[in-house]
Amino acid sequence: MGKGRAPCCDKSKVKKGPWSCEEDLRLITFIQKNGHKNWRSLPKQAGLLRCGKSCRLRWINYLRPDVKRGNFTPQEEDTIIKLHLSFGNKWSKIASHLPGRTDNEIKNVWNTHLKKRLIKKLHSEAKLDDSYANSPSSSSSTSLVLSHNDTANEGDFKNVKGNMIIGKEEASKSCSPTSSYASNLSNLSQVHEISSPNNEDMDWIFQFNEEPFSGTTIRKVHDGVIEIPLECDVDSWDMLDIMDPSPHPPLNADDHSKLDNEASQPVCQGLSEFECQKWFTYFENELLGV
DNA sequence: AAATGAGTCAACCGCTCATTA
DNA sequence: ATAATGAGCGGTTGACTCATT
Repeated sequence: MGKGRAPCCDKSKVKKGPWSCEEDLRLITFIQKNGHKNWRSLPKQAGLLRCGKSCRLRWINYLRPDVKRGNFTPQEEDTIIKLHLSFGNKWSKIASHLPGRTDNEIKNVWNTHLKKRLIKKLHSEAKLDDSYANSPSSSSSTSLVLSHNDTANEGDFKNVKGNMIIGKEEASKSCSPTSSYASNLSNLSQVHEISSPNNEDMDWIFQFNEEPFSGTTIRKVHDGVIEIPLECDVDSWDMLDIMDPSPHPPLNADDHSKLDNEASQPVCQGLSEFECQKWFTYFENELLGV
């Protein structure tokens, strides 16, 4: 046999497209009787004109007895959002935390419902931001959570007290606290928005991907308290200094001229509306895969 | 009532990874 | 050590449904 990947089956001899009831019945009957030790040989043994991969997919996503049908509950959706923060598009990993749900189903619900919902929330938050400038005491019902790796576990953090990150009061100048904070993160890998459980507190997690803090995750637990990993022996303040407010995404010449006209803002202060909008557009494009 | 567009989701495709010979 | 193989994964597609014009 030559090099290269051999096709899993003879494409000209297999049926494609939606499964018929008869095919389903054949597959179910065969697997109940014999199990599915070898998907490649299964179609032939079961008398199905299907590719082994197709059989596997049909069984896992639709026919197996423990698969849960019907709409996702709000709790399940919330779980998906939270797990997506940790795992990204690792649908099978997310599915392993949701009994009865398949990776394919979760991927679909994310792409068709949850992603759009998050973007809508962002839009509404952007609008809320405008009113923020006039009403510093108003509270946002949402929060941004910055992506982290899946090694961030309870107990891995120490608390650092201080008013060094965005507080609602500090951000009263223009954008929302969370948006302006995210704008400061030039080394941001992913950003997500989730509902805040109590509509009051804002939580976020941030993973550095620049030296010397590469891989380090910090998170905020409540106002004024930031958790930094115990194994992190660098100066906490140095770590926060790295979150320089370099514009995100890169700006063109025209953008720079606009920014030049704006007073430079210290880290953790609210950014200009223009800068927020710039970042927001970037984030939206990222989510939409533009 | 027909045409069109948007949303949904099952299924396919191509790739990677782990295992086996 | 290497190539072949099978399973599994994530991205994408396309058929279908429903709402809107």
